[in-house]
Amino acid sequence: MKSQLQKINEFINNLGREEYSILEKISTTKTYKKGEVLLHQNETCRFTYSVEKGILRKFYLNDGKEITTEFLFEDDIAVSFDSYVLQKPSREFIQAITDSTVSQLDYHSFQEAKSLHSELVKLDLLITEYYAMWLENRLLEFHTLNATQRYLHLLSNQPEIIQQIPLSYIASYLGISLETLSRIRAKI
Amino acid sequence: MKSQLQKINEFINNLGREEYSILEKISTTKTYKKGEVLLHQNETCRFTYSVEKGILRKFYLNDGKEITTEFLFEDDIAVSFDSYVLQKPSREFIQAITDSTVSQLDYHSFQEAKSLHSELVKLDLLITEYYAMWLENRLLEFHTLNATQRYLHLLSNQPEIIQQIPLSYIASYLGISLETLSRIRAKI
DNA sequence: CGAGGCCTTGACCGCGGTCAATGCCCGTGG
DNA sequence: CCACGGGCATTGACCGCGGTCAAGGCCTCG
Repeated sequence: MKSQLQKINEFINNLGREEYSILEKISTTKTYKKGEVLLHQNETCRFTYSVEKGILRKFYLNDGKEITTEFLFEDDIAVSFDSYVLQKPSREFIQAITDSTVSQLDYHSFQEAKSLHSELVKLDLLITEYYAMWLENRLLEFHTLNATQRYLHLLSNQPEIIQQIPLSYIASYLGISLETLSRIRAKI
Repeated sequence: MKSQLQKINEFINNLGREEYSILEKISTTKTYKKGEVLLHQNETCRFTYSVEKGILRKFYLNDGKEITTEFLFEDDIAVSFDSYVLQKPSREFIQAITDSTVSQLDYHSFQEAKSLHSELVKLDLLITEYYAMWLENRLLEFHTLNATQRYLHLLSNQPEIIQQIPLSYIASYLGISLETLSRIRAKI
């Protein structure tokens, strides 16, 4: 997983000037206030959102309850994946948890850039591979760890999440109720 | 999801003869007997296995118990994803559930082919995107459906699984015990 | 006919969910 | 400056889904 991040960073550093400047040209930087929604459910995800500052989350609604699927920090990329890839309405919301600065890359511009510069396809592949591995690990955790273990695992791997984010979001991210999370924390 | 499969098929049909013949050259067809293991845990996954005939499954061990993560039918591709991408030892096994014929594609040959033919990178991307969406959906199902609903969902989406595969494999694929699956089936 | 693999059924239990009350912190306005 | 209200977290009582353990049924194949 981490070695994949290295690959991605190296790849970006070794990109030709031309490709690099194209990416810059088709990206726009925007700021969002805490609580603001970048992408609504049923909207088609036109952008990938690269976090420059702040924290985002992705979530969807199930029986009216918000289920958080991912937290995004600096240098992470937020995107409603299937909506973006298939250019169809999104199940997920993307929301700013804190005031945030984001560099957004337009789908169609990026598609065009990829068709002209095959290096960008490789970059896209590396990033998609990373996301797939992240998903595989998340599935594995749900199948092999109980609620307490998942919390401890999060605590040791991403302590920044626990400190900066409301427990209700964290609970749904861990697949448990807010009350259960509270009890787990009380025991430790 | 299905539209992504269409994209992939179209893309393969529109591949140049050259790319096509390269893929053929670096693939080898093999047959495996029921129960035979194509990839062991801790072995590095050197191949992608494209199923031409038969059924494969992927699984890993947790406390000595087998957890099945995926069933692969004709035209599906079996690969221990993170092991293949990072070329590191695999957590998962890949095993033939029935006598099977498989076309296997070597990692290093494919990497080389991709570096010479950027069309193949695009193909790799499309397939990886499909896998990521499949994983996203699987995660969603675990979070939104209970055991009975997951079984019914499987029954309506992939009835072939229920008919041809031992219930013990299906139970672990659904994330439940064999006994619970049996009780669910009794109620219907 | 007997053995072993696979599935079913029963009894019991614990993890984590739900509902509801209470606590705590903080911003706002009187 | 205090009082109040709202948002967020904690705690308690209760319950049900699905797990575990163990026994029993049912094929298939030697």
